[in-house]
Amino acid sequence: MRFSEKKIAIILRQHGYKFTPQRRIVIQTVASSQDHLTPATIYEKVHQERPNIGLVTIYRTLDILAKLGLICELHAGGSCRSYTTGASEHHHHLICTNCGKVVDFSGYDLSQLEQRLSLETGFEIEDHLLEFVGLCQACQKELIR
Amino acid sequence: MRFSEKKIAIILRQHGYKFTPQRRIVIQTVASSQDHLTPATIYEKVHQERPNIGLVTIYRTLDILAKLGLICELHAGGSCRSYTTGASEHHHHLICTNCGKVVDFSGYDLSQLEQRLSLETGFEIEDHLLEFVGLCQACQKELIR
DNA sequence: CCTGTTAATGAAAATATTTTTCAATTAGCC
DNA sequence: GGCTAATTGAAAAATATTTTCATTAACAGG
Repeated sequence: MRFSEKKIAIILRQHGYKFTPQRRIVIQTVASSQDHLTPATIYEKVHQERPNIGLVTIYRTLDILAKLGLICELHAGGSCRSYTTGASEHHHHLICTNCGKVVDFSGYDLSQLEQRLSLETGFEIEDHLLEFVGLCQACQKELIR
Repeated sequence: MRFSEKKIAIILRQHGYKFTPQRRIVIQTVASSQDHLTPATIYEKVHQERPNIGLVTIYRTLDILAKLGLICELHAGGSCRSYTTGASEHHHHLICTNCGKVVDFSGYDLSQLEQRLSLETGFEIEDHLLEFVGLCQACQKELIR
């Protein structure tokens, strides 16, 4: 389930952050895109609607939103700092290498592996990163032509 | 199994690359560290032994080595461009968030999940990224104190 | 609704990171 | 050993990110 704007405002305030128009538009921009976006791309998009918004604000906002889990940071697709919309349940991502489209998936449980690794290595595991990359259906068709 | 220096030289040449002293020392540096290293750190280390080596060469070398799979690029641990030594079998990584130590693990098969995702989404999956992060045993002890 | 406090913003500058360019050098084939 | 194409290092250029600081705005409390 995606976060509603109200929920986002509440979470921000709960953590001592304000819900500013700048933050609102950054979230909207990330949420309304099918693809993962870099700070520069987000800036461009946001800039069209609000020409006086600064790139620094984009960076700062993305950091906060990512820390709170309101947006997700992706790694596997080219750029190493790109974001996609967040969701309240735990999930993973499937990313198209051609168009950048991001598909969420859930229902895959890594806790058993986590436990095995903990036992074998003595690590206290805090988090994981699981992403798949490939070609989405549309891009497969497009590239065959 | 780690790549021997001979094997590395062969693989490089097979792909039309030369096995230069610079490339050798970069590989050695990455391979001899327990942790994952950023280009800047690799440069520093390499620089101590060969003061006239350029940072550009580090970047270029890392790109080639990563492309050939002779070193692995990591994502989950802080810096988004850091490298650890490669191995000939497919494997994944477990990274300590405190000291940066990298532990390889294998024997975990994602192909079933891959198949499920392919069916569900129509994606043609090319690759995946799976990393765990946490605290290694040593750092757990250190941080309790 | 107004006000005070505190966080957030935007602009500029500083820093860090990565890539490009190009002349000089070197690995590896004959 | 010599040739040729790839590689190197240095400098500069291009990008990307962070810091600083004065100004502005959110929002809690009255």
